[in-house]
Amino acid sequence: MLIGEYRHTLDDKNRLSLPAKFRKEMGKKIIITRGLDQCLFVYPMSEWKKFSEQLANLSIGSAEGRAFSRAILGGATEIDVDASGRVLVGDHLKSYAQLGTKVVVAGIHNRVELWNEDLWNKYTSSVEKEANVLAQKLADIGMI
Amino acid sequence: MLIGEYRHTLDDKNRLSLPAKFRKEMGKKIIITRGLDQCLFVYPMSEWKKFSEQLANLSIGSAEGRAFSRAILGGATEIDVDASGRVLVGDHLKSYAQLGTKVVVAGIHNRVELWNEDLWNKYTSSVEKEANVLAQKLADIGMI
DNA sequence: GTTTCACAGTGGGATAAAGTACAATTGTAG
DNA sequence: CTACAATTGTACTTTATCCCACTGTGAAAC
Repeated sequence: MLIGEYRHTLDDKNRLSLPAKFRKEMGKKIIITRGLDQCLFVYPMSEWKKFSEQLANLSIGSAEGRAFSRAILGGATEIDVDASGRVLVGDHLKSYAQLGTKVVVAGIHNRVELWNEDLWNKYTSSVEKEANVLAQKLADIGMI
Repeated sequence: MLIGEYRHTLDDKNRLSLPAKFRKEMGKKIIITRGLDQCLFVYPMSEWKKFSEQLANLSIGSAEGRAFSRAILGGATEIDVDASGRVLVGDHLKSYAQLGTKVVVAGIHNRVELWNEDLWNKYTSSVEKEANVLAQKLADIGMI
């Protein structure tokens, strides 16, 4: 289970070091792709394989299916984690998530998310304001 | 699996170098044809055989199916990848996809797509706006 | 409380390969 | 036979990948 929030720097060669706590679980090969809410999703290969089989089965005939696979597969890149635990973020992904020098690296269950620091702050603070609403929803589904 | 997004130049002799990451999987003989949504599809021979058989089945019944497979099959060209990993794009295909000097090369599981850069940007940004649809699809395959 | 050791995180430099432009050779047409 | 066009091959430049070294922080032991 990937949990925790870190602030790491994206250097001028677009390298980002994964938090040490994540490295064992992520392994040596990872997939970075476009995520929701202008962040990037980082998956270990083991998780990615589950999804890619389903993506391969999407029909080329439907416009929706094409759009979906273009967004997910076109945006995805397979990356080798280097000897000091860093990953390379491609230019199109970097600009999609508006990543600057400081990047928020957050562990979410089976994936890691990469965020522009400001966007992360805005997102989390807006979620905090809605905490009571969220609590009610969680209660509704029996989680708390 | 072919994934990722690259920007390469189409030189004045209509040659385009395939991204190095795609070359092994594409092999030495490929098929370039008209694709859907004003892009070009590039298939390795093995995948083309499967795809063209599906098209052949379509064309038996309906007029629409025949029109569709004519558009795809009619534009198809078999191309040898040259010694330095380049492919030749015919004039009719180039004008169909409105390719200029800068071409977006995207890997979509079993095929590669070639896009006019502006059209690609418009297409992907319009997909991003449908975030709720995207989220539902991601949830369906268990990514989130 | 202080000192030392170790590892996480960051930066820079060297080497190799990828991408693009240039050049040469072959084929075809006038 | 000559000239032009097309296609293949070669070379150079730029970009990316890998490797090593440094710094700062945290922990542990004395």
